[in-house]
Amino acid sequence: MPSELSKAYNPAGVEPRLYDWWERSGFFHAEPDDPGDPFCIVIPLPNVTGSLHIGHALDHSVQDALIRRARMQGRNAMWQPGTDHAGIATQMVVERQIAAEGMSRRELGREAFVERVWEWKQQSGGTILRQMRRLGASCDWRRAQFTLDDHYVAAVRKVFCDLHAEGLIYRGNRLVNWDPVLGTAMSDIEVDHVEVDGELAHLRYPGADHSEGIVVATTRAETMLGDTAVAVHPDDDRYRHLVGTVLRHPLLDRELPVIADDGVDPSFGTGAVKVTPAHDPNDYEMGLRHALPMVDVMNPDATINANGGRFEGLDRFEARSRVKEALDELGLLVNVTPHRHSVGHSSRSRAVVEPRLSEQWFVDVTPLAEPVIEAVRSGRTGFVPERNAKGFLDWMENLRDWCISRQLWWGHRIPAWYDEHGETHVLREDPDPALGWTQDPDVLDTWFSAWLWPFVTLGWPERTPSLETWYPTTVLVTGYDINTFWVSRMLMAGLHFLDEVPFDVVLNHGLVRDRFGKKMSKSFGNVIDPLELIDRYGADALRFALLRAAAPGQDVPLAEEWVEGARRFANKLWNAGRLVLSKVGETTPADGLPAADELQPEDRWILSRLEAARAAAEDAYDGFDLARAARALYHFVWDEYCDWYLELAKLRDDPAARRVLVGVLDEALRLLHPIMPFVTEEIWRTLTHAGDDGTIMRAAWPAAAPQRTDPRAEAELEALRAAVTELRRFRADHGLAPSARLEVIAVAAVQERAVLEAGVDGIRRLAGVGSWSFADAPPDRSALGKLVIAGAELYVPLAGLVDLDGERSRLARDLDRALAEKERAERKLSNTGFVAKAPAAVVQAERDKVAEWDRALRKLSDQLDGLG
RNA sequence: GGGCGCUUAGCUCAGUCGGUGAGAGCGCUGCGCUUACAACGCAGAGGUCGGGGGUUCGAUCCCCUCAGCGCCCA
Repeated sequence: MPSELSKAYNPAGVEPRLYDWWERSGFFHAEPDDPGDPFCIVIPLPNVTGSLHIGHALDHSVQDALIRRARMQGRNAMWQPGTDHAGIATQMVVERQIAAEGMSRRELGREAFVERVWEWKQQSGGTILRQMRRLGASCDWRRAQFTLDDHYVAAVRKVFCDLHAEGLIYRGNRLVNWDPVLGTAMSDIEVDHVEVDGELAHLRYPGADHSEGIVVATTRAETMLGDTAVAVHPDDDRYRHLVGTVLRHPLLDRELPVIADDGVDPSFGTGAVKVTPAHDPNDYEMGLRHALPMVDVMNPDATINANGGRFEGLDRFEARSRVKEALDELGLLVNVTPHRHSVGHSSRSRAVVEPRLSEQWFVDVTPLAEPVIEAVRSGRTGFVPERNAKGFLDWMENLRDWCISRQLWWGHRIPAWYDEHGETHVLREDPDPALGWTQDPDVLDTWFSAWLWPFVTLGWPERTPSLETWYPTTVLVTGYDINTFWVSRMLMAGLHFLDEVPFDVVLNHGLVRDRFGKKMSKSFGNVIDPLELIDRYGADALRFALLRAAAPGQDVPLAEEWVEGARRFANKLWNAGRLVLSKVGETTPADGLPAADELQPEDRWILSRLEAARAAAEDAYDGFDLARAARALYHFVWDEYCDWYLELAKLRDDPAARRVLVGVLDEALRLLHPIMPFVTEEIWRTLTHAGDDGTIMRAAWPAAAPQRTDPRAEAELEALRAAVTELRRFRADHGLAPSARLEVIAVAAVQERAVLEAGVDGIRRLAGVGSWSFADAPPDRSALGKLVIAGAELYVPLAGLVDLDGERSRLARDLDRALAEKERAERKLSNTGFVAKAPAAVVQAERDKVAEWDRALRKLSDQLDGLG
């Protein structure tokens, strides 16, 4: 520990040293039987492939602030870290590696491939966990977990088997979202809908009797190869007579019945729609309702299969053109119009997703969702901000079954085996290989393991002490964007398997945006790298810049200047620490505050302000509003403690002042520590002469001290500050040199006089006053400046300070100029041609000028009067 | 199309459970290296609190409406 603090705060020289020491000392670690009420946060598990981006920095800063405060409050606080095996993302990383070696995953074979992924994970996985340390994250690293750890695999298997046994997991041939590039199914929420300029093709399907038939509209003409009906709305008079008749497929040997269905929108296109049950979600439902055949026309790679006749083998987009050409040749392509619509894209490969029939495993989520809806409605789990609960509930009430199988190799293998009779066996333990059963080749959706995170990390299905202690966890911190992805599913799993919500509160923060409020994205090139910011400004500065704007639910704009501002704050705090240390000698916070009768008015004032800041911060922290806490403390430290109290304390050298200086700083550091852990620790350890194991991390959280609230001291200091500010303004207005000493004659009421008298030393120092006296009436002198504050008037003789004649002529010159400018503008405005014909903005500018010069005139003549 | 949110100083945002002169940071102007801090200090300029209407003694804050922007869902 350096005994003397350097002139400027140097985060790079402080942060790694403190972090290593904290971690080595076990300050981050918690045991179930540690004292205190349990407080637990599980981290929104980052991908094992991930690296720290600015969104993580925000998310982790919020969690760290909450966990650090809880720890200081004496709670048994545990922050659970770990990583997600991230099926697709991780598999893609390693596939790219292998491709670079000129090999493919299939050439390598499944077992060798998975082996490669594990090798990759050991070497380069979890970078983000190392990077989090740079930010100061006080995770309980000894508990770090990975979603493919042995016990996690066992838990996932148990969950799958249990849900299967309950009938909530089933296998079926259903329409799913298919990523043709990755060759796997995905869930609804992994599909991003993007508006694109497409086209609407109008196709004529002739009647089987060679009548003119019906025209339908489609954006995906190639899917007509899988059409098995044409549908119209039952009340649509245009088509009523055709319902029940049969059309002829224009390109294939197939008949298409005309059916009536409420689901058809009569106002879209021609009001008649082609029905492709195997390739469209709405058509699929319709197909079920009307028992239509489901003709799959696509291969897994989105080329047309044998059901597409002569189009077999063509890519879907190629097939789209060729189908239109073929129809055109037959005179059945009525027209093609531009059409803007929304198209589903894979959030992983960005490929256009195809709805496709395939054999997959599903979770029937409706029974799981009901308890979640109840828990959120009743407030067992609350959302911050509260309004986010509504959207969440709307979404929960309209769930579709969850497709959980993925055609990947990396992940939790589905624990289902098929025997020689085609029977399915779902098992927690692998069956005897001698039986010769084959295991389902697919793995589970990554979320199928992630949804168990809040309790498997604590040891479930064992009833471990950790689980008993920390479940339900206290607060889950995430961006609102993953409430549906992940929060909903954790609630389902927690309530289903433990009959208890996984967390009491969901705290949603916003997204980090750039200085213009735009989303950060690589394509915009406006992405900010948090590690770079930490290098340049320090972790405390980054955290403060983020948290200062992170009101619950609000997006966080971030620009480098904001971080720079936060660094300046860290430096300010640092230098306040230096000043205090230079003044207090051996006094430490342990000496306590002086007795009430030893306190000066400014002591009582700063303690009163401290209590106000503490209460504001406390309230804000309690409401998870770290932005409000950060701002309240910033204001207190800079605008009150540094600007006024430290300046006043410079005049003093009494024991009471020393004890107030260290006492207030100590408390402010503790209040700020959750937000700015490093700089507060460094100053605090020096200030308190902390030994090897003395850390602010375990220092007590400041308690309420209502007795410090002192309205009288606040009023007294307010008067003093007003006097100083007025005198400073007076100096600035008159261009007085800083070295010029003012003479002040004060005329004040009895009470105000006493207050000013008590503070006169401070006023003299802060306002550059040479001599100060009181009088019963305004002095009978010329060349007086007069300042008015509440309950008092201050008179400042100007003679000797400024050259009165020179000042008079300067003012007169300025006055003439102002008058001339004003008249010039007025002349312009009195010209009716100008007012009528000039652009409005120009006319307005002239009007503004008149007002502006008018103001200047008044001010100048006041000053002239003051000179006598 | 449905839902939610936003619109306050040049920029990014606070704020007001409705109440005398609406705040911060950055930026801007002027003056200062006053031994904690020029990563600073002091002073200053800058706002019809999106438009319109209503409730009220009083609205930036509540209600209605219009406009614009953003997000989620379909």
